[in-house]
Amino acid sequence: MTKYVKKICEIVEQSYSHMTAEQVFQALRQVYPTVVLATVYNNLNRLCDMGLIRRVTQEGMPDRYDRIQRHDHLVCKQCGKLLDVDLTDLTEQFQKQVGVPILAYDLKLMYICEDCKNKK
Amino acid sequence: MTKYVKKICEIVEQSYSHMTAEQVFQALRQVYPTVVLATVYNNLNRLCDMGLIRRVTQEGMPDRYDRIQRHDHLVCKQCGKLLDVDLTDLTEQFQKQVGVPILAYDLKLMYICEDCKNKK
DNA sequence: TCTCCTTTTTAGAATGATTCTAATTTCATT
DNA sequence: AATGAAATTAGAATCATTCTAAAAAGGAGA
Repeated sequence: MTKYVKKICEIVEQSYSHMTAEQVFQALRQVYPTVVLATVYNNLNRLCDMGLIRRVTQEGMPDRYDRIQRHDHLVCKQCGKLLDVDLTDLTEQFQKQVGVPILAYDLKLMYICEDCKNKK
Repeated sequence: MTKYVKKICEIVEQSYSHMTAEQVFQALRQVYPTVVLATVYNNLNRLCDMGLIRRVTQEGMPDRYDRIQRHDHLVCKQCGKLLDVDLTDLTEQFQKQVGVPILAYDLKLMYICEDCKNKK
């Protein structure tokens, strides 16, 4: 656990904004001005592998990083904006239905956000 | 609806293998040997916009294209292999829980496939 | 059939997020 | 102080995808 790993983990966990690697980099630079983007990528990968943060992959945009605590996402179909939602955990139910051990699941609910609804 | 759009749509719908753009391109070349990759991308995008096929985005690998008929996916956490599963449609339930109109949802169940389990 | 206009296709360059490589630095341990 | 392992760095490389501008194809009317 280097200072970079620790700080990056903090940044991701404390932000509820699903930051991109670039944004994490900018935030980290406030504290460690000499750090380099590759280090951020390295450590984000490391943290994902360790299961301390999770990666959110969405079509047409860079990956985002999110706290690990179980929750699902509302995704605007127009602009891609991401919102957290707390739905009940369905792992058990899914596992029963498919008959193999489910380690986790990734659920995205597509909708049209207020901004996009108004723009139309 | 050009011949390319039509054929690409057919290829994607009839393959249950979640093809990449490159794979669709290879398949299309069997029929139209002079076609170009950019055309495949153009038309895959068009078909997605029209809602005739859907894109499956997964971390660390090129996008795949899938028939539109409602179904969910089992994803191997190790190798990324994709399997179709037919779970009950939960749109209604989710919509009630979040209180906004849900247009669709994207559900991926993470597991470890037999191959990867054995490799360990 | 010829003309005009729109849409599609093409070739190839450009983009951009992410990874890779090899060198350097850091850090813990002896 | 010396060794070795792990982390960081700079910068090049990768690769899926998009973009650009030009060429080709298609379709509707005269």
